[in-house]
Amino acid sequence: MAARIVEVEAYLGEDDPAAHSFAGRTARNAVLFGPPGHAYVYFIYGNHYCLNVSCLPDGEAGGVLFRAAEPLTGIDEMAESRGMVILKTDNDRKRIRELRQLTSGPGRLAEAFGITRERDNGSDLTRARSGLFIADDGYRVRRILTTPRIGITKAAERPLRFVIAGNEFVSGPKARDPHESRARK
DNA sequence: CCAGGGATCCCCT
DNA sequence: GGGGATCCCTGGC
Repeated sequence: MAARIVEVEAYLGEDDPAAHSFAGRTARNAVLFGPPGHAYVYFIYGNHYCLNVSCLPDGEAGGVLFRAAEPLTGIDEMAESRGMVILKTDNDRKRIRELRQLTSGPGRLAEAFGITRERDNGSDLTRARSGLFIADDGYRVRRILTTPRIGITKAAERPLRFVIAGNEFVSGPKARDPHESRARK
């Protein structure tokens, strides 16, 4: 299964009050302080896992949270992991609404891919044999929007969330490009 | 369509 | 002992 990353947030390590690494290295956040390109998976609100990738050189904390993705292949498998059944429909609107439920939001995205801390924390996302990895399929983004990060209380105003402009799979009810939603009748 | 609240548990203070 | 980088369902308009 594969999905295109359409929404991420940056967390700036020990300079960022919203980052898990702000208070220094602990057992939980150790991966963030390690070499770049590795999965940092944490458990949140008693229910959900979220996936990050470490981004700075060994010894320096910092990471990127994957908040939403666009399903590309293995959609039935994602649906099963999410406890959903994808209905057959010719209605594009309905189909997109269903696919959004699979991977739009960090907890949903992790669940669709079966990501857990136990299984995936620390794995190398730059190598295909890891089972979970990041790849370039040649897709090129036209425009990226920058906004404040979602769901945090500290440093909430910093513009560190990045989304593909106009992409239908960005998280949140009013996340779509206003121009596009207005074009619907 | 939007706002509000409950679920639920790991980790650090 | 309490907060948290979320999700889902309900109820109101």
